[in-house]
Amino acid sequence: MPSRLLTPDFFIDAPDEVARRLLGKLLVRKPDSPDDETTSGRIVEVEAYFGAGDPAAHAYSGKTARNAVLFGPPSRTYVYLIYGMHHCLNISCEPEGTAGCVLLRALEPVTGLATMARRRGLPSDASARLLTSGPGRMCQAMGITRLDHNGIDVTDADSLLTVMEDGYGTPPMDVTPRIGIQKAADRLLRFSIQRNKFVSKG
DNA sequence: CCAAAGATCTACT
DNA sequence: GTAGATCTTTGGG
Repeated sequence: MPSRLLTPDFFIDAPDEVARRLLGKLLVRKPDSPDDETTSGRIVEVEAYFGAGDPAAHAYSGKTARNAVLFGPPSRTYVYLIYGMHHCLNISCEPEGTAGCVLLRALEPVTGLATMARRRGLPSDASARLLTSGPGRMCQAMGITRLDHNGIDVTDADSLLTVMEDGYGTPPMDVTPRIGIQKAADRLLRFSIQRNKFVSKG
């Protein structure tokens, strides 16, 4: 089965629904420098964040300069800097005007592992798990930054960053609490592919 | 204006 | 297991 782009419809839904559907899809990052390969990986771990009613979400207290993209149309990247040094990648969902997103937490690397290792500052023979297991690691391996990659439409074929369907199907998943948050820490909004070794924890 | 927290990762004990 | 790095964003005075 050939790879094909997801459509915007895929993201016009509640974050938990979109999160489940994103597991097994392919995140593809085109090269933008001569010595870069295309880097891509299968999405193996995600978390859902709502807007209203979800105290853990960046959109909880309304629209700000940082989270503005979450209130715009679906299928857009929301990239932010955390702890002064790591980036996190989300994709907006819900219709325009309603905030909601899915945080991508881990990938199973598929192509461009040498480029990923170089971006991560690791030797080319480093364990593949160190490349993309965790939201900060994943962004560094894929070369994603807030300054350059916030607000990208991942359903546009011309985008630097896209999400593809490639026939992997819907894998069996684990549903657990979200990681690294203080508020609403009991809600089961983290989804990961069962027994996949690239999941960041658990 | 200033203070504090933060959807993390790495190194070290 | 615990600490430190490092800086943007946000909320309070």
